[in-house]
Amino acid sequence: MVVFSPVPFTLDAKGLDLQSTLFCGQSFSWQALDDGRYQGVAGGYAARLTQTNDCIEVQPLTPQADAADFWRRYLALDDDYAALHATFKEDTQLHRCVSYCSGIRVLRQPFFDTLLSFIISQNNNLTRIRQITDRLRARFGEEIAEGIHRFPTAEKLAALHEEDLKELKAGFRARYLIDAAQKVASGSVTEEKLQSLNDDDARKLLCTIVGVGPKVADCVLLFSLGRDAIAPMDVWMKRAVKELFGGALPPQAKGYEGIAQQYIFWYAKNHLE
DNA sequence: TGCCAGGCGACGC
DNA sequence: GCGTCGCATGGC
Repeated sequence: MVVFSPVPFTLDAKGLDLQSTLFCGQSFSWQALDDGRYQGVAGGYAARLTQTNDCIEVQPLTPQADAADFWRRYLALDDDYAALHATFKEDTQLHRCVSYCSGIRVLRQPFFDTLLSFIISQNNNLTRIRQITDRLRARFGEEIAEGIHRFPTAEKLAALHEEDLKELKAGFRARYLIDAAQKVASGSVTEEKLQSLNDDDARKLLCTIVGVGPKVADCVLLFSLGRDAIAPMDVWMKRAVKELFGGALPPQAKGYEGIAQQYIFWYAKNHLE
């Protein structure tokens, strides 16, 4: 492993709540350090992030030429959330959800990280999803910085067998992870193909993976492929749409249902029984 | 100590 | 097409 001397830099991040954004159930790749910083991975890159007021200090832990561009995009800092919030807040209930935690941003996460994470998420809880993804990275992912492992590549995972994943304690999801890796490694499901397809066709292609249904597919579309109009419907969202919105998202969410979804999900999870 | 978890596949109808 | 059930595991 190459020892890397990081050059920290600062990003303008007005309105962002880093802690909430990293821990509201859309990513499982970050941990809080004792000193208040957050350490995590995205694809082949690792970093430590700190928030002070309207700025994020990024300390890269891996070499990266375009680090500022990468992390700005990852944190969705170029997206106009002020305008989005103004529209969302025209609906009373959506206003309530956004106001609960308005500093949340929908992260732009790497494709394969996201696919593996949300396969693991099914019929699971946030704490345990984190534990299993931690073990997956630690056991099978390359160490890219001191004590920090990225997610395994599709090729690496595709060469393994279900029994090899026993120690992850992922249960019935182990064979799903292998099948996803095999389909990605063989080229039958790739990020490039998905990017070229419309939402419906991309969802269908993702659902060819064993263990990927509509909900996991939609998480991949939203969290890694930038499909902001896709709102994954998990148990919390179904409950919220029914109890708060009378059965359907309001027109103010149109085109950005996925972004609205993240506020609604987090509000529902913390307020509805 | 059971109940349930950011679902999905298999099966029956 | 739609409702139901089992699934590995363990957090709460």
